Amino acid sequence: MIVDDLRRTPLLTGLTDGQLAKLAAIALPVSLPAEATIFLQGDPADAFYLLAEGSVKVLKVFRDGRTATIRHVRAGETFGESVLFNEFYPSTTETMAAVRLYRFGSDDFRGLMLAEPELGLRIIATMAHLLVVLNQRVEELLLPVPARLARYLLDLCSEQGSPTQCRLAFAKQELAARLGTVPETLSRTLNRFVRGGLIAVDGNAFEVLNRPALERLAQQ
Amino acid sequence: MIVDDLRRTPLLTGLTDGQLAKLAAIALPVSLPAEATIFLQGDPADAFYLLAEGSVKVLKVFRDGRTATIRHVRAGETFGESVLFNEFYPSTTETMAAVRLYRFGSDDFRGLMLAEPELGLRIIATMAHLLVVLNQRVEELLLPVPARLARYLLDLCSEQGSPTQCRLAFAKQELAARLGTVPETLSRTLNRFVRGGLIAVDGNAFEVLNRPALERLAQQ
DNA sequence: CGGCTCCTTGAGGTTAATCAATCCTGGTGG
DNA sequence: CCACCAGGATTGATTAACCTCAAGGAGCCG
Repeated sequence: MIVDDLRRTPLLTGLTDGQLAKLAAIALPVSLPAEATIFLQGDPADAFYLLAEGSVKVLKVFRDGRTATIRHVRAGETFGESVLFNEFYPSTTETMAAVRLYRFGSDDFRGLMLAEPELGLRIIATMAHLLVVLNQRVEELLLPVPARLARYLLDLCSEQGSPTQCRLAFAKQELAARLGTVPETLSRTLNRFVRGGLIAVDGNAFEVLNRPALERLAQQ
Repeated sequence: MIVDDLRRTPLLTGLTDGQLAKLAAIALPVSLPAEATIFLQGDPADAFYLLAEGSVKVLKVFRDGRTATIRHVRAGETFGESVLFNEFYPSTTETMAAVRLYRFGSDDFRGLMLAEPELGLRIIATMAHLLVVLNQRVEELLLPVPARLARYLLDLCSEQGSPTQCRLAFAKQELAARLGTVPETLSRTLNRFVRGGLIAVDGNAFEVLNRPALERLAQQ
């Protein structure tokens, strides 16, 4: 049921049944397998998406084939919002696992926003949050790799509700791409953290052993 | 006259006199000298700003005092929009010259948006554009310095309406900060461009001599 | 003519990417 | 059960990019 998926979306909580129904009316359900491309950077843009299930990554692909992940999108989040007023997608988006998502045509959505101003506020809230996230990404990229890694680990822990434990949901090479580095450097940096007694690593599970030191490192 | 300033803002063109009047009613005019801090990263946020005259820069300040410019804001643009739904400013903002600006309280503005959905669309358009800009910044920071510089120069030219000529409106060290590097590296890179016959430099004026090569470089 | 500030140049060091093996580990088929 | 394989992960050696520190210029304004 579309409305149920919408109701579960943090961004949309508190909307009335009527509002959700109107949204559902313009939502086009889509299912995709893992490793599929949803859109490419530069594609003409006429829709944004709400991820109902699965996970996708937003990334830049460079001339030489190198890629850098800008952000990971999890169930309940939206992506491609910027196209509400842009002609082209600013980055490529691919599925990481099989996904279910809803596609919202820009024109439909803009029309709905005029009728339901509350919806506009929700989108603005989402975009405001995204602006903060991108701001952080810019800041991060100006820091050395160890600082980026430290930040990521601390964020991951707090996101998973534990002060000291966290688990990576994907391969380390994905993390390297997300940090704007390469697997070799990530491996070495993790190693240094372990030898320094900052963390313990077991496969994709991490434990923070010296939080203050890690936080200091995260500052640069 | 406040309404006149608003009317001159690209973001707001096409709004009715009534809508502009309502906006003007919640706009607080502020004047500041050069080199003034408007807000600091982490400050509690309850307003965003429209720059009517002058120029300001949005930047990150690191622990050790190093700074990196995220973007320059010119007359007619807004900044701090993300606080419409955020508690804190994500970055510091300083004036580069004497400025006139308008401050919009978040609460006032949100109220107005519900009454005038059209306004919400305008803000969304602004934020969508900002998202694209930040996206570009992230992409840029993943490229080497020469590529960043090439991009900047090409953008500057097209922005100033000439295919080959442009002029920097501020000191080269500002440009270095904007490129996420240091003056020494900028100086050397410019030098290399000149020696390679890519551009000619005369003080703060630049001329593109070999556009194709510069464009190739901009790709990385 | 100082004394600014900005810009440039040089030398040296650090960070991180690249290239090339090697090592696991989980899955597969014999 | 075990040999084998493929992908990911690690390690080492090398190279390139860029920052830092330090020392000159060059222009500008009192």
